[in-house]
Amino acid sequence: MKNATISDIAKRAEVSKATVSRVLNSPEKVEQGTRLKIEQIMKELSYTPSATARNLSKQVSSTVGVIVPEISNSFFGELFSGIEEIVNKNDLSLLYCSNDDDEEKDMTALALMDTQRVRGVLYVPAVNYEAVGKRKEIERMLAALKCPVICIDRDIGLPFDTVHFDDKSALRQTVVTLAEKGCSRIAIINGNNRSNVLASERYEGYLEGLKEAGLPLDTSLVFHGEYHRGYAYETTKQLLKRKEQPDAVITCNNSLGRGYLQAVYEMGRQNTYTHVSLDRIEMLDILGISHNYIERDSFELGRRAAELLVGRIAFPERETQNILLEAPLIRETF
Amino acid sequence: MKNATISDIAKRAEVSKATVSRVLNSPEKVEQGTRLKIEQIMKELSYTPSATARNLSKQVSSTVGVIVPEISNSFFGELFSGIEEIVNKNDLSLLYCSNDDDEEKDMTALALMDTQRVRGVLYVPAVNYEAVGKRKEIERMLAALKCPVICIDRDIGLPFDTVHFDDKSALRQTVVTLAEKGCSRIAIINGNNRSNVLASERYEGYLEGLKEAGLPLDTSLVFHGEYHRGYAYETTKQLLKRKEQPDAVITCNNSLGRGYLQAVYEMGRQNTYTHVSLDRIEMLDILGISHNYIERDSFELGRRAAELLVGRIAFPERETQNILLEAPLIRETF
DNA sequence: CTGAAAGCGCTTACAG
DNA sequence: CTGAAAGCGCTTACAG
Repeated sequence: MKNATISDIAKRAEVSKATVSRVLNSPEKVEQGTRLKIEQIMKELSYTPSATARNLSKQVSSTVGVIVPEISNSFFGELFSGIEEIVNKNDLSLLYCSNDDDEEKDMTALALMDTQRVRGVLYVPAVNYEAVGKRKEIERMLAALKCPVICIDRDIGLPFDTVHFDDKSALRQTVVTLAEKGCSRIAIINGNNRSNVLASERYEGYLEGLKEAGLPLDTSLVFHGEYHRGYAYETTKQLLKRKEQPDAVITCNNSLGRGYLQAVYEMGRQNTYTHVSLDRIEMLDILGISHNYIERDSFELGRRAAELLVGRIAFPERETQNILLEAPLIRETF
Repeated sequence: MKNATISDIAKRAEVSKATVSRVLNSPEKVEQGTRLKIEQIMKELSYTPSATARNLSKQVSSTVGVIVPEISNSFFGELFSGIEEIVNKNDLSLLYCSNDDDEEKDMTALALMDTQRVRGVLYVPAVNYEAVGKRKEIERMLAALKCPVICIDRDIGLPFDTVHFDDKSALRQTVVTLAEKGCSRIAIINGNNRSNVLASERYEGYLEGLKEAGLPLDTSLVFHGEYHRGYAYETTKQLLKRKEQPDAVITCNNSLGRGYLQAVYEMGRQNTYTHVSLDRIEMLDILGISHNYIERDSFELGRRAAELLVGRIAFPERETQNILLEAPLIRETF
């Protein structure tokens, strides 16, 4: 059995389709008697208007696209939840697409958003761009999109509204605070600072912190690899064997933090260094293990991004907004 | 600037809209020369067909709806990832909606799916149904949906294809194994077995296990509360003070597992009971803390559900499938 | 307050 | 292989 249409209702109610449409869109313009009658019939036939038809006719969509690297990572899961909260409040729905931090999939995702004619897109760009050619292609696709785009979490220099955390300040602040508390050899385990914007931002903050604290840069304490657990695990194990020991270690994302912990616990060396992780690690709290972390509210990141989009939809001509969210350092062990 | 339409292309190429449409849908029916010319023009105008218009015209949608309780819970995040994998392979896109395990939101979500005319829905029903009236209403809405529905993770007795884990067997197996290894006083911390299907399934498994092992039911070891961390935390703290101690504790979801751990670690009593949690707790592995758990592959759950939907779309008349996934007990400490 | 008509961007028998 | 025309389910000026 097929869905009832506006024509079915019109026929049954002995009115025109226009009138039925009006009770949907501007009921105050319809005489009460006919309105009631039409509503009654709608109920009987359990009529619901087709969003597809409405969108085509009105030439706007009621859905918003979201592109994130991977939803099974809790950081993005929470980001997504924050987005949903605001999007639902504004009677929009959510089309989801992941990009796996891969530029090819990013392009596929963008193509989908285009063909779906979404109202706007909330976009966490893939950041493992090695090939500049693809990046250019992505920029072209973004420009071709006829809807507002909000760029989230990673600043890849696009001319859109943006929201991200101020990781650079957070890293700087962390280094300065560690130094104040007596650390002088501060190691950093980070992603690839050449191909990954996030990693280079964080590294810059680290450098600024050293300078501010009057500490020299010791490149033997700087580790740029992949944002994977295994990289931090191996690095930390090496570090533990060194002659010249650091006194503090900063891990620059949640996978690296886990790898670090895995290594120090495995070696029974959990109290060797002062450790600061980027993002809280909830399970440590649960186990009653104190730790230090840079706190980033990913729900809030999502909410702010979605609000930015809603604002942009309402005021297409307003100036580009760039929101920087604070990421405070939480100290529990030093 | 607006998107180019099929008419724009047709005009420029001096052919009819039908021909342009053909190069999109059945290019082999178009003479090579005209096809090439049209494709060229499409590129020049960076034309992409509107999914909205196409869906309306073809009377089918290319998007699939997903309703899950909350994406920020990693269990559902992983489930969702599994779904996405299959859905993308089949050239479908994903409309996301959460229900917060709340029946009101469940209805909102279903209404959205209806109005969006999705191709099918992957549905994890909210399970905190106190009011039977609402449940009936939800069943009515599901029946009214003109598309296939796959019911995931919770068997609420709906006449659809289903996939879930065999928690009942897993619990039975767990109790039997614990008994074999010498435990005789096995506590269970569970959700509300009256209002929550999952909780009652798990409790049944527990009861079966006791029977099979020849152990008596001691109701002072049975805890039915909320699936929240705080409930397990409080319960465990009480338990630790008791005179008559259990020798094993089973926690029936990941929040409860965390609450249990929080309590035993806080009291420094982490080795008091043999603990089995439902679902692996990754952080424990990382910290090198052995634990026992019932393993459920939530990615696989998502994949299977999506495959079921794809199959149902292809063969609408095939018999209802009910898939039960195994959830093996992994023992590390006993 | 209501209806006839055109239009949104596509697809698809039908005829040639 | 191609085009004219009708149709998908709505909305919206326009006229009354």
